[in-house]
Amino acid sequence: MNANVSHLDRDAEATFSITDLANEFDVTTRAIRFYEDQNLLSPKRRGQTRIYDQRDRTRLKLILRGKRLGFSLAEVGEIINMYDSEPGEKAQLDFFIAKIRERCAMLKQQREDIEVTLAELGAVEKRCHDRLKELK
Amino acid sequence: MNANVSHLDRDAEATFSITDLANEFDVTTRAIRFYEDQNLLSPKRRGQTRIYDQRDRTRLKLILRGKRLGFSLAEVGEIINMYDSEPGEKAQLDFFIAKIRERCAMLKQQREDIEVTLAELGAVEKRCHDRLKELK
DNA sequence: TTGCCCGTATACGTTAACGTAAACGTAAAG
DNA sequence: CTTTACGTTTACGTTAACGTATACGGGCAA
Repeated sequence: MNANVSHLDRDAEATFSITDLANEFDVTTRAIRFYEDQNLLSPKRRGQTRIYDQRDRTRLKLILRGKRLGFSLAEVGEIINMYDSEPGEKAQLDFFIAKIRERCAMLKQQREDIEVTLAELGAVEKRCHDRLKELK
Repeated sequence: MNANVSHLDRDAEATFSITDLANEFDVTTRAIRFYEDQNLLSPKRRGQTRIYDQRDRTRLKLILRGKRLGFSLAEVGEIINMYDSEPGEKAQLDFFIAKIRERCAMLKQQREDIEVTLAELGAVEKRCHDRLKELK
């Protein structure tokens, strides 16, 4: 259990060790530290030791999702930094929106690729089943 | 135009040079040759020169689609080899079907990741627009 | 014939994303 | 008190997917 959890904001300030996160998300501690090197994470420290909170945990989850989508860590950084940055000026906002649309276009292309591939693999699987029936 | 195209199977036997394909799919010839090194392509040869046909062209298209989905070339190889291989024995077929299901599961996970990310990016874009209206 | 463009092969260089090893501190357990 | 477990930093190693450089050959337009 966690000492720094009041009855008011229970679990809101839950913290995690590096191995906690490594186990939960099935990655190595080396990888997590590497993401920090790349400025994708910036946990608090108690002395030398890294202390991760909910926000860090969420960012890690986003990083891994980005990786599953085939994005580089640099791209992942771009994306998740969109989530919590608040650009002030108009020009910046416009640029930002353009960036977002670009990403969305890529994702939609990917989604289409997935549909096609799923259909094709489905067809191949069917052929396999047909073949199996022939054999029996 | 192509010399070796009869009126019966027009374009069915169309061939392409390496730069043809490079231009069409916007990749370098180096990349295409590299895919051949990895046994993902195996064009005919006229002397030294590589001659690509429709099947090669299709395979290249599949390779690039796989890459867009974030698969490694090794994984891409596994996938596209499913399309034209005809496994004979039952054990092989079972293994094959298992492989296919595994791939499909990954793709469905990816599709879900995409939906979530699209939704989140959509929300961020909306926030940007709201912010823009405030500024005006 | 000379340059240029396309093709070839060989080979070394590069970047990303970690893996792995070494060397050390600390704290609980036997 | 020493082993075990977990944490740290530093640093070199590794794999994938090409990029880039070099050197060569063939065809063809000026």
